[in-house]
Amino acid sequence: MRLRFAPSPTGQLHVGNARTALFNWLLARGSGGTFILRIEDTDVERSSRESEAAIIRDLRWLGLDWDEGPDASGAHGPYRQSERLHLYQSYAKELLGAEHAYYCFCTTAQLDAERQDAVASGRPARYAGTCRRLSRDQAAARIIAGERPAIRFRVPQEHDVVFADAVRGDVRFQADVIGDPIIVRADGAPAYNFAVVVDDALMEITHVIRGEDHISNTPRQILLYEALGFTPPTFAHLSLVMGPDHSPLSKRHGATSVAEFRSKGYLPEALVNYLALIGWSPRDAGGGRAGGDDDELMPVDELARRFSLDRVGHSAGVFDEEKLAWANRHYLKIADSARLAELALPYFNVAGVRMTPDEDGIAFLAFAMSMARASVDRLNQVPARLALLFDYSAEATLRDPAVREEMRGDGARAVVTALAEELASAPRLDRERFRAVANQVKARTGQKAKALFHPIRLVLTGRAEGPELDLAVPAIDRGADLPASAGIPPILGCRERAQAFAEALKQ
RNA sequence: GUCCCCAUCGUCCAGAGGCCUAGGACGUGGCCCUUUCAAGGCCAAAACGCGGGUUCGAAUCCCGCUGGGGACGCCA
Repeated sequence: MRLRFAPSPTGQLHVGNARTALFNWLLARGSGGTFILRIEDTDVERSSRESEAAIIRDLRWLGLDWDEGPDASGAHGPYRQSERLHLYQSYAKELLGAEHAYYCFCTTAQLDAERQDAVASGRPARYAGTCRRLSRDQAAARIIAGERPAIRFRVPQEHDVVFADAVRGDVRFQADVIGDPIIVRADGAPAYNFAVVVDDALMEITHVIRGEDHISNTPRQILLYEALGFTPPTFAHLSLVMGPDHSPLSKRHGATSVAEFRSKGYLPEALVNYLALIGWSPRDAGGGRAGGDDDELMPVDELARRFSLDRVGHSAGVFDEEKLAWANRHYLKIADSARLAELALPYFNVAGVRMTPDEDGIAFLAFAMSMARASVDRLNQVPARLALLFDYSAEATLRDPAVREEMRGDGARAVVTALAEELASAPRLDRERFRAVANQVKARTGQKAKALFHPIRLVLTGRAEGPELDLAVPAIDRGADLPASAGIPPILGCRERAQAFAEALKQ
């Protein structure tokens, strides 16, 4: 099997396109086939190298690698349409010679008027065929006279076109609603319908998985394959991804590009897993009547192993960021800590916590990550969850009316005092030592459960809520001992925090 | 307007004539756990668009309607 993803480099990689790329990749990888990246940049106006680079970066980020492509070489290159112009030219000439194509001199204004007319009178809005009957001589004369014609494909009117879509089954079009498409523009550039056919044929693509918006292009393309003497590939049209209001997913629904989801702090494996679930489900999803085994979350290699086109659904899917977040939480929990620490770095800087950690610094962050990874949806929430490390002020905490109220109680005050005293002579805390200290405070004050731990939380973290103290306390004290060279902002230790809090409380 | 595609809980899916009192997941609500917020565990509410057929029997097949989406570019 040879499959391809063929984006036009005219902007960011949209999640809908990413899903199309993913389905192609999944089928290629799951079948031991070949995955090809081809850049469709025949529209010089809109295409840019920046977009191409961005798309390549995003595909790589998602982990969708290709065997042949503009940067990878391969036996069927080049893989950029702008570098294949000579091929289109030669096939266009062939079509012209065989009378399968003809020159069209119609102007855009003329075409627009005809189209409006057709719609107004209830006829199909397709090319009227004005230049179809022009003789070679007539055409040649007009070209010599300086006119710049486009080239149109002569759609045979005899037969209907039927193709077996791998996800939908037979799709039938009446030939007489298919207008003659432009295959080469007046400026000599090939048009989409022509370039894809030439490329897919020459690159020996066996399966074309693409969006449903291409379904009505398919009959013209099949006719072009036939006129060129090529065998059409198997087509599979995917339904589109919609926004919550069932309109096409767009910026007004929020994030739509892969780059945006990355910068919000989603993990690539989460996006990939979630995207695979829109319009596809693993064979025993839901466990049928047996119920139970939740097997929607799976690593990408398993996705590839289990993917098949006959499990792809027919109806459009709504992009649900809540479910994406759920997948992300899952992958956050099982991801490697050091990797997470590295990935979280940019978010700290955005949050105003400047840091340039060295190896020790990363190791520390990885350790601290344990108190964020299980309680956060996205990486961009990590700094807030870890703010208690870098941002501590007993005075600020005590300015909170609710805290003042809590500290009016004798029990809470006793806990604060006892904690400060216990800590005054204690070494840095790890989990066990913290528990021992907590027990001491409990013994000395008689406070327990919430009445014991909540004041401790206030004192040590400066906050009424946050990660488990078992996790937060060791992280704070480990951070307090970090040398400046670690590149982590200074962290006030538990001992110092308790001292400061007790002092501040006396005021 | 013409052509094409689609139609099960709010959302994503399972369901390929009797296994359906329609199953799972996300989300939502409740309860439990608990050292706070989360997380986690358990429970619950929640759907076959409508109308005709076919059949002993239809979510499943056929037709129509309605609804949604797509295409009709010298964009891809």
